[in-house]
Amino acid sequence: MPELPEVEVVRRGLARWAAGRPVSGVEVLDARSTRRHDGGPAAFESQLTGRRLTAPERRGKYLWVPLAAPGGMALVAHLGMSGQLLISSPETPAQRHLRIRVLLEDPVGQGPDAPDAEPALELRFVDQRIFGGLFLDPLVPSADRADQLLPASVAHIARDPLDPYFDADSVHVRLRARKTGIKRALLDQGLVSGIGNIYADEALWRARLHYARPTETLNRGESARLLAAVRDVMEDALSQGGTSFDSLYVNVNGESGYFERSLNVYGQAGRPCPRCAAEHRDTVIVKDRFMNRSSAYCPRCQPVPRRARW
DNA sequence: TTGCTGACCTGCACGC
DNA sequence: TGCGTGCAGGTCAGCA
Repeated sequence: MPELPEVEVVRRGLARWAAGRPVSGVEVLDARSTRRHDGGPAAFESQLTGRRLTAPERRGKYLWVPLAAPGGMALVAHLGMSGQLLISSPETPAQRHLRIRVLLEDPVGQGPDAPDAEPALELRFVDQRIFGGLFLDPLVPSADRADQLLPASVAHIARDPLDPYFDADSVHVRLRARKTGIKRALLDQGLVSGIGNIYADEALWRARLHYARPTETLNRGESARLLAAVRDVMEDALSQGGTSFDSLYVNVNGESGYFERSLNVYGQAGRPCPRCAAEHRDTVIVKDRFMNRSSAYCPRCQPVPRRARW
């Protein structure tokens, strides 16, 4: 399922294939995929048609493509659990869960019959579970950097660990001020963004921390170790093209990533812990139910804290 | 203000 | 074979 590294892979693909192209047509095949757009699918289609896409940007798992002036608007995408943004030929048969198609013309706008014209492309939003969607949103200044614009609906999202302006000390202070468990805090996109269930489990395993560790007991070194583990997991995933778990994630060209082969705890319940099973053969990864989802950890190298916040 | 829970949503695996 | 149930989980509204 798409998390930050997967969204970044998609952003790079859009920068390569979609930036600079004008939108000549939009078709919303499932209104639920534009439910976050004011005015519904018809307004989405009419307001996007005729606009030109510029360089895509990302914060956490939100991706947006600012539209060329006028208007200060952006096409915002969230992939939810199963969303895909694909670039394909308009003639390619529709995918099973195709929800929105956006026709992109030649970037120079010289018409399809010009000898050096690039062929038209289609940006397709495919989403099995319809947790994601596309919408248009006005751009507003970022709360901490007025020269940086982002969609209004993304303004409450914190910077992610791959952001050059990510402030680990500030996150440590805010973590200490919370009264909750560490995994619950990691999944709060208002505290630190881009972390989903898979990478939360993987980062906690790398940092040797149990998911129910109270945030107010973390010292500065432990916070730093955890945030470094988050960044390492994301960078590893990014270098391998993302996590292609259950085939619900592909890049804009429809190719899967390979990070799933590197997962140490997520989806590994019942298997030996890759770190400590060499010395203790009876150590296997455990899966708990947590926050209406699963949480995997090694009971030996991530022991349950004395004072846990479940 | 902060923390927590349930709803949204579909496809697959599994048991009967 | 067909049906029902549980599970997967990111985000947000609503409640305590």
